[in-house]
Formats: sequence, structure tokens, C-alpha cells
Amino acid sequence: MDDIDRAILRELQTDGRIPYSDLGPKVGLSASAARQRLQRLIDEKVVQVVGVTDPMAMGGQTMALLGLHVDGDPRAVADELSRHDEVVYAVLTSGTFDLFAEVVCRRPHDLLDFVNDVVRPIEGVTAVESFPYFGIHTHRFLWDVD
Amino acid sequence: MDDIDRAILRELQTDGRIPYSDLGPKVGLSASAARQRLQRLIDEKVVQVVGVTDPMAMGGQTMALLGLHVDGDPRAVADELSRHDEVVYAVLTSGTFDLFAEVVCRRPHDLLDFVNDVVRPIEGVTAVESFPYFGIHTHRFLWDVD
DNA sequence: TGGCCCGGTCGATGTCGTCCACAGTGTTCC
DNA sequence: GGAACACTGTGGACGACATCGACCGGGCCA
Repeated sequence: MDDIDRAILRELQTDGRIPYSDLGPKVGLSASAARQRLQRLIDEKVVQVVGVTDPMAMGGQTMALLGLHVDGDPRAVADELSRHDEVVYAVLTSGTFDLFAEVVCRRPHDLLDFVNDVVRPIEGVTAVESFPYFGIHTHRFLWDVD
Repeated sequence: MDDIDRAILRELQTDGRIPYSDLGPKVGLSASAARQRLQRLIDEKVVQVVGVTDPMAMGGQTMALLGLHVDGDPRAVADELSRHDEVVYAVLTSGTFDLFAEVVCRRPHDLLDFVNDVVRPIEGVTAVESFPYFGIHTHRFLWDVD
């Protein structure tokens, strides 16, 4: 993990499908070398080149962060939540909540249904607080503090 | 946005660099047609092919969700927060918090510094609650409820 | 029916990915 | 110090691939 690796990752932020023959020169390497390095980064699961969709553009007008209080093992609850397509993100936290989940639905009504019909009935869920939002302000896919 | 588009997006979840000549047949199309469709989806900003890094694998051992209470315009606070590399995600919410931010740091100590030296001094921030976590349970890049 | 548009296939061309042999550099261990 | 080795980048050859334009067929509307 050196400056060249980081340069590669930075290039992948603007275009994940950039040809190696462009990528190489941009990071000061031959195409072959750039390919080897990116391959290595992918193999080591440092980076993953994927298509990221914008829920808004796909009809997901209603988004919310759900803060859950859980009695029992929060991992079981997270597993159960993740089985639903509406849940795009889940983390186990410490603090005043045990678990946060990010949920995307078509309409506000669907969110209400999801919380009441799916989330609340899950074994161990004692309370749900929802924080609706209407757009993502910032979303970075590269963490680069090093 | 039809079933074929969705199939394309699904393929991009496992490999964003898949050749069009593989992608086409996989979604029941010629390579050219697959290319045209993906190009269109990218142009319309429905999808974005990017390299997504795993903060853990890059030395970001300490992550937290920050819930902020803001007096004034939360957007200004979000703008300011987003100027820092530690912040990978920010949303403006309604509910008992005004703003959530996701933060990645190297060590717990860095998180403490970040909250105290950067977040709290921001104009308008009246309270910060932090929810540390030690790993991401689920992270989906495709929202596919349609 | 005729014309148009959208979205697909097909095929030619030049570019690109892939693989391999080789070279340079730094490290380890007598 | 120097031999052996691992690691990483280079260059080239070959086959696979992206790219683009020409063409084609179905749905739609006058």
C-alpha cells in the first residue's frame, strides 16, 4: 500500500472501467504493472470495483436511518434485516443504540410498512427510532487519510 | 429501466470491470447492446462504476456514526464536515438528530481528536453523539426493490 | 400503409487485456 | 562481500475486446 496504489484507487473513483493502458501512465507505471497492482488490490479485497446505483434515480424516494435497541444478540437482528432488499447498510454500534440500518423505499408509506411489518416484529427488537432523509449529502467510496 | 438494465446492474455488483462481451450474453444481449445500455445508465447517472475501498484493509480501524444537533443550517455544517477526508458519508435527517455523519479514523484516539477538534467547533453544532462501531455488517451498492 | 424512431444485431478496425520471459533492485544468509 | 532469492516493473506477441457505423425489424401514429 504505497502512493502508487493510492493513485490507482483515486483514479478508480472517477472511472472504475478505465483501461489499464490509460491507468498505467496516469500513475507513472506501464499498463502491465498497473494491471498487476490493481489485480493484487482486488485479490486482497482492499478494493472492489462495483456499480453503485443512485436509489433516487431508481425510484427510491424515501430513505431513512433506523436506530434500533436490541435485547439479545444484535448480530442475529442484523442478519435478519439484511435479508430484505430495502436494507442497504447495517452496522452494529455501541452507544445509545445497538444497531443502525439504512433503508430505502419507494414511498413514505412503504417505509412505514417496512418498519412496522418487518423491523418491529423481529425477535429481540425492543425499540426503533427512525431518521428519515431526502437525499445523501456526501458519499465517498475511498478512505484516504493515510 | 427494465429487467435487462437491472440484470446489468446486478452483474456489476460482482465485477464492475466485466467485459461487454461477457456482460452482453449474461443479460441476453449482444455485446454492443449491453455497452449502449450501460453507457446510457452511466450517462444518466443511474449507476457509477467505482472502486470501493475497505477502510479496515487500509488501516481505518476506528469507525463511528456521529449524530449531530445543529442550530442553524445543517447544510453548512455538512459542507464543512465533508471537507475532511475522515468523513465518508453524510445525510441530513429529520427526527431527534439533524445530521448524521460517518467517520473513519486510524485509531480510537484519532476519532476523539476529530470529534473534539473538528466537529464540535463547527459553527452551529450544539451537540454530538457518537456511535462507534468495529465493522460493517452489510453494505449493498444496489437498491433493487422495484 | 407509409414513415419514423427506438433499440437491437452484425461486422470491420484498431485498441486493449493477458501472459510470459527478462531486467533491475533490495534482502537474507553464509 | 557476494550468491541466491523474492519482488516488481518492462516490453512484446497474440488473441480477445471495445468501438463505431451500417443495417434491420417491431411498435406507434398520422
